[in-house]
Amino acid sequence: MLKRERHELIMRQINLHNRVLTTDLVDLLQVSEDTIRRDLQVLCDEQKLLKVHGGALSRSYQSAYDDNAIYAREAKICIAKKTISLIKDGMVILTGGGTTIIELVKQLPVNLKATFFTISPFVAIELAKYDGIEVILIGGIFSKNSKVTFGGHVISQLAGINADLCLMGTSAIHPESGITDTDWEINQLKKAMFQCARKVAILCISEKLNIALRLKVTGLENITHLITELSPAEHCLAAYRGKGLNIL
Amino acid sequence: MLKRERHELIMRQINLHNRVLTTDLVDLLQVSEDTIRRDLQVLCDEQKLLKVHGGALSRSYQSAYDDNAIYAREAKICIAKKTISLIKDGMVILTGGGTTIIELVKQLPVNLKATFFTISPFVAIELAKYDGIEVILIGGIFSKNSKVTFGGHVISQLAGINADLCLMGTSAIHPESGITDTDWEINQLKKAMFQCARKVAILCISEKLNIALRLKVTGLENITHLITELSPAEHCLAAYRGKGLNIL
DNA sequence: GAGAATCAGGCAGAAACCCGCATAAATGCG
DNA sequence: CGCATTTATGCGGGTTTCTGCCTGATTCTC
Repeated sequence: MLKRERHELIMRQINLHNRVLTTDLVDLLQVSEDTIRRDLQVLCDEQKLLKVHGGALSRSYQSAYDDNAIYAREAKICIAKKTISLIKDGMVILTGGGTTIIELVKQLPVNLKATFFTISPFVAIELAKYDGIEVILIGGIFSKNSKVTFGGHVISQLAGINADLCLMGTSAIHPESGITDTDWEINQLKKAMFQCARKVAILCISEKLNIALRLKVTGLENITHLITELSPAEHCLAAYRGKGLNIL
Repeated sequence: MLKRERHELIMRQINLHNRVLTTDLVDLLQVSEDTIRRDLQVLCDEQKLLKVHGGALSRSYQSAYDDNAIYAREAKICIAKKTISLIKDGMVILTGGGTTIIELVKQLPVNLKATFFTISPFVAIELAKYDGIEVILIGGIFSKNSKVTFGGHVISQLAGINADLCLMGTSAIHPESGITDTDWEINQLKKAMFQCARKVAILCISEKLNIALRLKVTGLENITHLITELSPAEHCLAAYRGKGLNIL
């Protein structure tokens, strides 16, 4: 078996189960433990997974419990500052949830006059601190995992919204696979949100680049802007620019 | 199971319930008590949680819990405990916002199975920590003053709800004037909420008794229960009992 | 203050890890 | 094709990490 082939299979296991044991891989791929360990080492160096004692974990899985530790806060503030250049007085803006969006809200200019629709109570609370911003919270079933409202009622309300800009975090983006996720309900929700706005900007820290998860939300053709903490000239963003996205 | 995986699961439990017992984790993760204790130790060293005798606490809870800032907190907890006697498994409950309601939510039994509709994002977030509770956040314009959603859209959604119990704080109650308030929009909102439930309980610390404000929300005939921190036998509650309210 | 629960530290076996080395496979070049 | 070079793999042995058990100390509860 080719080394490259093994790597593919390992990544498939990771994306499928979010985790994998070294010993299981030994069994599955019929090579020595050392080989597996070396494979995991290079995949870890390539930021494809997270090596831990006994095996490896999915990189995006890890982000699940960042919410109070404010993971990669510096990067998120950097993203926020870039995003602000897209926001003008008078705009109607639709946002998702997540720590990246929260950081953005905290960085908004104090005098901004705008209307924000959001599915995240946290974002709504943060937005409410600005006098000039009108906040509309879209109601529905409240997801314990994602901390946003979701379900049919949310989607039908979204259908009536016509925003200038949609701002969304994501757990994975890939040049070919586009935006992907692991939760079907949230998936449906994001699809609906992308339909509501003329411009759609994805806010995403660099470690979530070039990752594909199981469920496809949308291809890159429906995204207009990609905002990361990296310089737009950065090599690893070239593939996205090639797809017609504006890179900030 | 990988060590890192265990840490993730422990943090999830913490974020969900704000606290966790060592013995519960032993049961959940199927490892020895020593292992759990060591895990808690490293997570504590990493500032991810707060280790205490017998288990661990959420760090953010701790900071959110310095709320001696919450006025008359003792009284509100007392009110919460009385209110719980009204709540049974399977109920559909509609709540308003305010610190009294938040305290109530924090005191709910962990195994409660119920459906909550609420207009307060803060209440929704707090409710979401209970596995057995389905939370529906009613969407609309988000009021910067009252920190609840309001407006025509909220009221029209309320019209479709038929709850067993409506729990509401209030800023004033009076034997003759009933429930009164100062804000016209919130006024309209509360009127609509009172229409949605078979039973309506007012949660109210004693110092708000016997006060009338400018705008009338409803007379006492639409209220079924009054819950204060005082003993039901207390003299100053007699006038309300005379109006047919159940006093707890 | 007694008894139970919880905790901290040390110990040992097992598992996982890392490193160097030798062999095998692949690659490049004349 | 033959041979040198590079790369990949497996193995052995020493090291580290993890986990459960044990013991004595501490804390909690009644």
